[in-house]
Amino acid sequence: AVMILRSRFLDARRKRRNFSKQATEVLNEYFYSHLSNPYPSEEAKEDLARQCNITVSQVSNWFGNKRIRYKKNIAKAQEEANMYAAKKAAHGAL
Amino acid sequence: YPFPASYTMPNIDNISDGSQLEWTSSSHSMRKKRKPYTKAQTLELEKEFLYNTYVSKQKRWELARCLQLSERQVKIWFQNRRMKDKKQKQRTSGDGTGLIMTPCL
DNA sequence: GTCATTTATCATGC
DNA sequence: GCATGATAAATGAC
Repeated sequence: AVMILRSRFLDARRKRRNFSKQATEVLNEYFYSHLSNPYPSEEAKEDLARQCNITVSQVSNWFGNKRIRYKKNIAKAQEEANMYAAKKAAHGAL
Repeated sequence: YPFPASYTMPNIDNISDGSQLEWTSSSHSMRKKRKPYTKAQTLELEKEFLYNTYVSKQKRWELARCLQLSERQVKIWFQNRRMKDKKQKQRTSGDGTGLIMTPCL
């Protein structure tokens, strides 16, 4: 019980703040200019952290979220494209 | 069928234009879906973690049976919990506020 | 064993 | 109501 209360205060999700527009711009610039391999080294993460005035862990979190959500978006778009392609093919077959 | 329903099959990306990037493909063929543990399960694991951050094989077997978890899940829970503990200690050491935030309530 | 990840989920911002 | 940042299970490299 005490542990639960303690975890509520230690949980940083309770005090989440969006990054500044400039910070997001810096991170996106790096991500899309390294789209073939968007995995910054530890040194690159430290540089980005200084530029954005955030911690290295926050940089890692941002890239983790960015990669999975980018991947999920293109997968969803492709799924949608395939669905309409199949629908069109079905109409053509009739 | 060969796999239980708790496993999720990654979508086969059948893209034709060749613009697909390698890292967007799923690294492993099949992954167990993440399932949050119950309050009771977490509470017992945290209680044991207070005694020792490393769990013996005997204790691991007992916890697994009592909490309806596999021994592998218990092992991995302690690994992740130790990483969380390390990260919290790094955070409290350099906050500069002088406030004592050690988890010793 | 650690540790950087992937993925789903959580909690919040707006 | 989703977008976004942080955390919780789960995997794999080493």
